Amino acid sequence: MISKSCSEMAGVDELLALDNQICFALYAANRAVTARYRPLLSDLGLTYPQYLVMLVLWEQDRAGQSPTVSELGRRLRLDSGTLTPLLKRLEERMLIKRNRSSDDERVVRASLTGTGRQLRSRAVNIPEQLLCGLDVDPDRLMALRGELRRLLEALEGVEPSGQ
Amino acid sequence: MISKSCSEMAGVDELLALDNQICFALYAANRAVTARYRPLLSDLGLTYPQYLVMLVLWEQDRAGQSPTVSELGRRLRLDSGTLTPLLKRLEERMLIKRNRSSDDERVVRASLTGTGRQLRSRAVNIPEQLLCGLDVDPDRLMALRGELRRLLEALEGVEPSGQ
DNA sequence: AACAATTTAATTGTACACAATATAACTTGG
DNA sequence: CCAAGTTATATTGTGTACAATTAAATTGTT
Repeated sequence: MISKSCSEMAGVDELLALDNQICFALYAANRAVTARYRPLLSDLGLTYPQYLVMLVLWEQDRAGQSPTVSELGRRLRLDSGTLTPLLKRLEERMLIKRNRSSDDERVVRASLTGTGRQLRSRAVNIPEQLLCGLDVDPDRLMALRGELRRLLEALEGVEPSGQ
Repeated sequence: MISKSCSEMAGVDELLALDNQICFALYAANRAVTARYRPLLSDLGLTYPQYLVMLVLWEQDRAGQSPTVSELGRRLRLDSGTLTPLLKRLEERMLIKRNRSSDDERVVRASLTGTGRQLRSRAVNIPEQLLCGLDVDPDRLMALRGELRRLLEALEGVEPSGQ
């Protein structure tokens, strides 16, 4: 139980302002990080969500796997309304192929092309480029990651049908 | 100081995966928070970005001010391409008025209508509703906010954090 | 086998984000 | 005072996000 201090924290004015600060911090930081990625990714012709999809595909590819649309969706918390057009754009750029499974005709798997596989070598230095130009303590960043994970877990844990 | 461990952290494989985890955590947590707001805000007929705009307007209104589009943009880190249509939708819903300043005809100020001002009373319990249904320690949330602010500051350069 | 229920993607429609461009209004150097 | 430059907002176009719906394929039940 939470019990403590959900209504005794602060005045209503501060709560609204405070709330602004907490959740807005997440909103603003996310967009600032994405903005920092943008020039690096545009060299590869990728958007940030496309990059996230490619990260999953590169990972899966090493295990000899090509994920389905719904597997990608579970991993990235995105639905087909977002993924289908995104994957079609990656396919247009010849980075992936989309194949309907002969096993189950409903299922579409995304697999890397040679070009898509090769693109990984141009992406490997992106994390380094991003972090090194930035005055942040890596340890604090790890701690932040942990807190974000915990928050995400708390947010997703409450829903019965989630995950 | 950065100096340490920008290239000695981990193998390239882990860096790509690690990077996924850090920045993806931000991306996923942000969307999860927004999703948690959605049902509460839809009672007010607001989207999350519209809610953020209203927070600023409610704050400014108490100081007898109505911000310009660019002031809103600086506060929320959004440009006119996002704000102009958003503000027009708020205007259509009669929550705000958009007035061109007679002082400088380029400037558009957003001011609350009576309806928009009254909506605040229905919004005040949203932060509480959001936090109370969630198994998170408020202190850790404050710490997280601090870390996010720090990150945002680092990403934006040496900009004074508004506030 | 028949058929309702479920699952998987795709589609449609609305609303951000943001780059690039346009336009009108102000400012300033000559 | 006027041309040139700057500023503030608006517009256009692309690409997410996500709710709601659709459609096709599969599964479960009888």
